Amino acid sequence: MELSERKIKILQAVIRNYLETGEPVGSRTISKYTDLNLSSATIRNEMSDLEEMGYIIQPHTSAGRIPTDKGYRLYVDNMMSEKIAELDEREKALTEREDILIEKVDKVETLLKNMAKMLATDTNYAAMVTTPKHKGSKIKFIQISALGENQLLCVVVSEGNLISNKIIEVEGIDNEELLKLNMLINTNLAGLTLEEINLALIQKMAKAAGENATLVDEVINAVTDAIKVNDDLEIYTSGATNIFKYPELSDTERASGFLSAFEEKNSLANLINEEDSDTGIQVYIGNETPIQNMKDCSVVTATYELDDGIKGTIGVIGPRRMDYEKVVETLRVVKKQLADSFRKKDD
Amino acid sequence: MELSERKIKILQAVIRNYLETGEPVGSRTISKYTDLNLSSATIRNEMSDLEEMGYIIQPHTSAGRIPTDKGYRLYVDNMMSEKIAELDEREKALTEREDILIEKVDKVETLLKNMAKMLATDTNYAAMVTTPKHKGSKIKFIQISALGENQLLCVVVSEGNLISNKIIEVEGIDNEELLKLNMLINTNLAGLTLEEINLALIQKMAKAAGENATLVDEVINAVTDAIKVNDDLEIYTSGATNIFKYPELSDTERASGFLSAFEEKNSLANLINEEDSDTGIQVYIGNETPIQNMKDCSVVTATYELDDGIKGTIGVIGPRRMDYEKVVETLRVVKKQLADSFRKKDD
DNA sequence: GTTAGCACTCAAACAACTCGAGTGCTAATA
DNA sequence: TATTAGCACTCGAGTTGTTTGAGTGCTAAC
Repeated sequence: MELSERKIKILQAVIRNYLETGEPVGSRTISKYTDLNLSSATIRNEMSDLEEMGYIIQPHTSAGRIPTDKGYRLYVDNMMSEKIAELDEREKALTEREDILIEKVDKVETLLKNMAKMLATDTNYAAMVTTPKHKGSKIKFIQISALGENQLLCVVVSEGNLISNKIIEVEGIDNEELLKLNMLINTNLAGLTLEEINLALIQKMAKAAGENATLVDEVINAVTDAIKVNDDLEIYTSGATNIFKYPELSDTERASGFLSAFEEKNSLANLINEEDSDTGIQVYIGNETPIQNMKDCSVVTATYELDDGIKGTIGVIGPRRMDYEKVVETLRVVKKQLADSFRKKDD
Repeated sequence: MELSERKIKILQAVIRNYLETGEPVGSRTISKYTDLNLSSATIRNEMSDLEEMGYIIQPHTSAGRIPTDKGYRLYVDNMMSEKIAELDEREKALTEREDILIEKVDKVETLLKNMAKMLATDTNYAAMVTTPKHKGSKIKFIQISALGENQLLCVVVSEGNLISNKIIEVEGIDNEELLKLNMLINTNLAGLTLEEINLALIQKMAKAAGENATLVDEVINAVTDAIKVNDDLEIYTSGATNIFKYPELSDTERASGFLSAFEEKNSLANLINEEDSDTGIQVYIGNETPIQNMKDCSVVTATYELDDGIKGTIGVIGPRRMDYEKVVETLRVVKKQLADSFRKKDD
């Protein structure tokens, strides 16, 4: 069977209506809702066809129709973007709010947390934001300083100005040694990635350090440890309880499952998908989602990218009948802003 | 009316039984449950009395009794600690597990997160852990280093070895100046609390810095900013979804309310109570809890204290019919362990 | 091809009924 | 006087039956 122009319009109407109400949509509603000027009977025939083609389904015999995953997919892929004007305005408003957000915050962690929160309040769905992941990020600068008698503070700054630190215990060290150590460490390690610190290099440095060889060893360990922390993927979430705004997700079992998955950050990591579409935005509908407990949800993720291949993910998770247009647009904006804001910090 | 020995035993039996089952407890059950060797009829009379006194209540006419807040309160205050032997063992097991936990982790944040998670899995309730709050914590050491052309990295270590850092933009500075600056900053600020950095001191330092006065200003700002971050109270939570294990909290409305409150860390801050009982453990039962949305829950909090008056809070939130004994004991252990683990880090 | 009309279906809401756990009271008992 | 057996009574929970109305599919007319 062919998907006629008219069928498309009807499908669109069914979906739009269902997105709003969450109730199965009947033929009479469509007959009034659209400008097709068709009677409910005609609509019924068309809907019957659409059901046969797998785009909509009846929850039970005497009910209206609701979209299937296939229906949503068609909608998302082909029928969405129309209200451009409205979105432009939205984008402006969002951008402004975020600018404020970013100005006020100088800790990456706080920035991302706020971003997640804003995303959640803005969309009324659950939101997640991951830290930008530095794949093989380079060491920029290392500073070792004495901290009391037997402790050294080791600060590592890596590309993107991510700072990490570690305290190591040592047996007394005087200032001159410290200076040498700093020099040695910096000249040898700056510019390298974690992977490039190999045994040969470590031995070379130990040799150069002479009697302080063991110390160098410890410091190198501290440095790699410290940098590893930055490689840790953190996921910030917000708005989990928004799901209670959608009755179809609010029953105890579903809610419990969803919230468990959402609390367990590990499972959220499954949503991170590097092979992106050209727009960098991915939409998973219902059963397409990689997380078992979210089969009744839809997930939209976007990858934000800093200059140098450093990537992070932002995502919104809501009911199948999520306002895809709004979510996609919001993510597009946030994605851009996030990238910009990091670039700003790097200057 | 007098609370006879027998009434106490019956009340205790009612509570114990209710804690386990969550179902109203009938007279016949008690008659078998206890070693009082009384018929259900007698128990009925006693229970009727207990109800009149306000310790238990009937949800409806033909149901068994459940404890009131007053009943729980009596139980918690006077009738609890009995199974000491068992707990000793528990303590050992817990302690071991935590030791492992602590060894493997060197980032405070991760430690606390893990702690919360453990607390939650262990008790099957929701758990929270706050960062230790450094009231007027002293600056221990400041290190300023050049980071590229126009940036300075400013690392502040404060008491308890909490490290914070900030990057500041400057107009070129050479090494010698930097050395002087470090000296100046350290001699003047080390040992002070945030409050002690006043205008007079700043002016004095600016004067000493001569042409670098504005720079000193900026650095001081960075230092205070950096230290403020540590003063921020972070609250880590875990196990929110455990509430779905208790049917009386699982209906949509209650769950939604609870989870919202739990997600909103601000509201959890209300649970932090500095005026502690002698044990440092606080029990809030039902309506006693300071958080509106948790009226159907009970909350047990404990304050852990590091050597120097630095305090944090850990807490467990569950249904009214929570296993108070177990929770109090667990908190007692974790409290101790947490304090120890920080002390270890400080050496 | 479209539409009006009508019989049919089925979930949701409501009412009626049953069942049983548990009570309170009374009268008998130790 | 305290305890207990016995019994009538209460009421929530679960079950069944009924009603209602939204919505369908089909047919015949336009």
